[in-house]
Amino acid sequence: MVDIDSGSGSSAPRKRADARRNEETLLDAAAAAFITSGVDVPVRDIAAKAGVGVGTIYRHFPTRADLIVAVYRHQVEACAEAGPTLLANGSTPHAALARWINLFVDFLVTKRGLAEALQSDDAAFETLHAYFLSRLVPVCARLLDAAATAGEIRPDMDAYELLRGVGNLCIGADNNPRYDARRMVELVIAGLRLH
Amino acid sequence: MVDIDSGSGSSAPRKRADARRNEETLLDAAAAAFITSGVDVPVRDIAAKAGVGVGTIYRHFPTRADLIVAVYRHQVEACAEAGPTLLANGSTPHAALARWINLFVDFLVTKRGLAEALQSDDAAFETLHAYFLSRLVPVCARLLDAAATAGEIRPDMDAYELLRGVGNLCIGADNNPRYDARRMVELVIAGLRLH
DNA sequence: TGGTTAGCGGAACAAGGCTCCGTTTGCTCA
DNA sequence: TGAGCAAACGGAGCCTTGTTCCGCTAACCA
Repeated sequence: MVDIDSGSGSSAPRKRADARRNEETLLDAAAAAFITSGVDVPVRDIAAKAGVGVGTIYRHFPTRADLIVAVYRHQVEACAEAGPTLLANGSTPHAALARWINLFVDFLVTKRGLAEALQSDDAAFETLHAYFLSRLVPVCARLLDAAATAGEIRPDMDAYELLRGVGNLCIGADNNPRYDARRMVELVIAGLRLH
Repeated sequence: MVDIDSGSGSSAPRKRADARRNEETLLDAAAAAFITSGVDVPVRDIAAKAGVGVGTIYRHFPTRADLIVAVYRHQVEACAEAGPTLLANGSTPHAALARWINLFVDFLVTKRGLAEALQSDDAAFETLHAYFLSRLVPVCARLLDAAATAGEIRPDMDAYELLRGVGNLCIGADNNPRYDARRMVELVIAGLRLH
């Protein structure tokens, strides 16, 4: 909410009022559309729901990835910030890692189509990749490092690879009663463990 | 190869010679196109490569899944048949399971886009799902069962879920040097183990 | 060899992404 | 305050890709 561009600083010359209003409206419409139809809902649908033309969407969010990032930014930030907290408060580093991964999984499986988009190699999702990785890989790396240092897990696990694998496991996790991504992810976490 | 419809029996009234020829040509063209452009290469491209009209493709293979199944049938059969063999010849059931899963992974990661298609919930891939599952789930179940009976792995793993998870892990495994599906799958197999 | 019809090709339609440009409207400054 | 200007808007329209449909061609059979 709030403060899309109040020009906290620098050169950006503060957008026109209607532009700011539209951006807000679009975010709301997109968030709603993502819930009902998944993150690859047709652009036209979002535009219609927001009561704007498609051109307006492309002006504010050049790629679908930009729109997705804008919609989910807060939740991703929250997830990223939870990492250090869990590490500080939790019992063992391995438990903190497990809990953090669960947060990530819960986030992904409740967003229709997001896990798919995250793994897509379509150039349009470049930004999405970049944002998620830049925000989450360092957090995951720190958790892995702590657990490895404590001797709880094998020391050779790469954070990028783990996140990517976990993301993959979340694909199709909604709408399929016979497949539980959480259970598979638990298996991976268990497999990390030294014994 | 060969013997697309030599009418080994029953009612089907033996297709015309040109139809059989075209089916053969299409399979070759599709196999080649899948390699160079992945399994979601445009239908027009396959038609052009085969020198036929798009209508001809749809007549022989109503959905893309039918074409994919036809192209990879032999390899899937081989994988399915390897299961019992590994179980009979291998050292322990867990080792046989691990080796069989590796076969499956090797198959998937060398087919651009196949793992994605396999998890897609698009109705057009229904047949693909059905075929892979009907062929591989029983094999996997038998391997799991043997390993569980031997007390090597937890007894509550579902074959469908495991295959689905492994399939998911293979998504995007080509073309990404930082992600190794085999390593992630090994983690899962390790996680299955009792200790 | 001629009639029947399976099978063929590709035009045409639908759906969705993305661009481009004529029009509208918020903002600034005299 | 209102005239001028550029930012922003809307949506027609183009492109790609999937899918259908139908007039034509040529295998097959008697």
